[in-house]
Amino acid sequence: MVTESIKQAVAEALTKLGIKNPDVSLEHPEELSHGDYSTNVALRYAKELKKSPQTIAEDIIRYIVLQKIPALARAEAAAGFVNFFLAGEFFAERIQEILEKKDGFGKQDVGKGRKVVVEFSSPNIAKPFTIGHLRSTIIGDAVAKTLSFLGYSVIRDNHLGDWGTQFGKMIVAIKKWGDIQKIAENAAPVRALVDLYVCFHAEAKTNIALEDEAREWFVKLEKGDEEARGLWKQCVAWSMKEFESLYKRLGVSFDTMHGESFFEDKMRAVVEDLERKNLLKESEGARLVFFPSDSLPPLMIIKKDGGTLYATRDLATDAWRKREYGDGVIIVNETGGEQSLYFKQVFMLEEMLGWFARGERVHIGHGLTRGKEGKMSTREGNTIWLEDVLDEAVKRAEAINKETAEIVGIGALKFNDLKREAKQDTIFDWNDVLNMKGDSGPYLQYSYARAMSVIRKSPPQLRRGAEFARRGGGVTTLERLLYRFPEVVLRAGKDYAPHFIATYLIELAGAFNNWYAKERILNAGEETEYRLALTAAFAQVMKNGLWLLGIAAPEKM
RNA sequence: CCCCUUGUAGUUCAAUGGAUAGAACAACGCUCUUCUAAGGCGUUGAUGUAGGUUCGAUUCCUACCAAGGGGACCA
Repeated sequence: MVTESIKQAVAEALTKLGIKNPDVSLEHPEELSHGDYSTNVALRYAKELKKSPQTIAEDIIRYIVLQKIPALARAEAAAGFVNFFLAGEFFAERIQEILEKKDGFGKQDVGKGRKVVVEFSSPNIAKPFTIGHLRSTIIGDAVAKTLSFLGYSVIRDNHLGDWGTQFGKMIVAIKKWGDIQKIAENAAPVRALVDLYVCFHAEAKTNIALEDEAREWFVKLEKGDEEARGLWKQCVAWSMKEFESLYKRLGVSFDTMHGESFFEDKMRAVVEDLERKNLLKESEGARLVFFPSDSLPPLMIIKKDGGTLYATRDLATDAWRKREYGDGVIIVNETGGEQSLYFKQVFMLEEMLGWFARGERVHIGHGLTRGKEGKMSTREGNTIWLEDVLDEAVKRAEAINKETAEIVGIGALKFNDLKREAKQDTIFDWNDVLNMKGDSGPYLQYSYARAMSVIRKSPPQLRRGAEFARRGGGVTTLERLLYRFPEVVLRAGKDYAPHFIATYLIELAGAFNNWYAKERILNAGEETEYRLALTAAFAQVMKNGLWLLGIAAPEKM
């Protein structure tokens, strides 16, 4: 690799100047006019060498020139940095590599032999699938895809919220005000259920007995009461039907869908394990785990009434995963950021239990999606339903082109959640969420479609795959960005941060569109083959990138 | 009261401790007889406050201010 040659040469130069074991790192300068790679060693070692950074940089360059590194066109000293400009052949080779590897360009094997469970989406049964769940679904899907691209063996898990006291409430509400027949005939049964749920909370404000009734019904459900079980199963079935149609539209799939109920009978063993290890302490009638030197607030495992909690279920879940997938499995939870303290507690406890090492438990906490007036709540009934959001997105896309509306609308929606860091809050604004121009999903899709159109219209004899010759000329921004795709994927995977891919693709598309506007790709004389190859390489990288983000890449739009 | 996260242009977002802080939207100019104008080019405009560490700070540390989220029987 050319980077290795440069690093080695710089290190040798520094050694000659009197630095023992110099530490040389290369980076891409933010500003492309500063070269393809640069190093700041001259600045870092200026004090030790008692010379100005500029002088050191010039010394380094003098040495490097003598080494005659083939892929290096030139090096220059500027503001104490040493900037390296790569030669045209380097870029031609990378273009060739992209065209040869095709869908595999960017694939790596850093995760080879490693299993990772990505838990995401995780909507609640009989509750709305909201724009908040959408965020988890989109980010989780992109993270899972990125990790699999990096060679990990990924298990995509949907941890459905299908258990808990809210089902007691649901059953009471159905029995008091609902009609199973009518709900079943309703085009949107889940909406009817949510109305009942809202109704329950409104009534419970004045009628305290309702809460007790709900608790009783949940106990019945836990004990396997036939009527309770039947109603619960019905709720699950209605919700699943709705979820499946949403996932189909979003193009998201799962390997496992073990809801919380699946782990009901697996909690006892975990609690016993905690007891055996003397980790449970009683306080005010409940049983909880206290952390060493109170580094974190205590975590409750068993309630005063003997009931279990979210934490109990999650521990049972992770214990099961460890048995099922083996030691060394990595578990990633994509949830709302408000759970970040809770996950810190769980991670610390799991480390205390010796279940997981550092870095084997990861929490991606996404920010809230807020309305303009504040948090959106199911209980109050001011929910934004995902189905409505999808329909609106498609409607807006239809205004421009009917045929691709579904793909474009959903692409816009997805990109909006992927373009920013996960932990950032987002304010829900239709114009922002469904943006079709500028830095948006459709912009990427459009750039891809345009490149594909150029290829489609080009004379077949010029489309001979990787057969082309680059005949000098200036190196374009497009070329200087294309080969970086694998580095971007690696970073996105390591940090569980798909927005690095999203922002890179925007930059890449911008470079292509700029180039496209200036050049005549099909009519440029002897360089046409290369330009076509470059276009094809762009299309390939864009396609791979869009795949990682879970955004469709239409060939025409 | 304690803890976490976030304060960047009018707005929404970027920026492994580096160079002149990048985009996009909005506004205002241009730009399709030539392969997709959902495009391209240009103009205006920003690091909450005060210190500290550093050759160099949006980034790290301290204090303050502001917003959001958490803090034992929801998840």
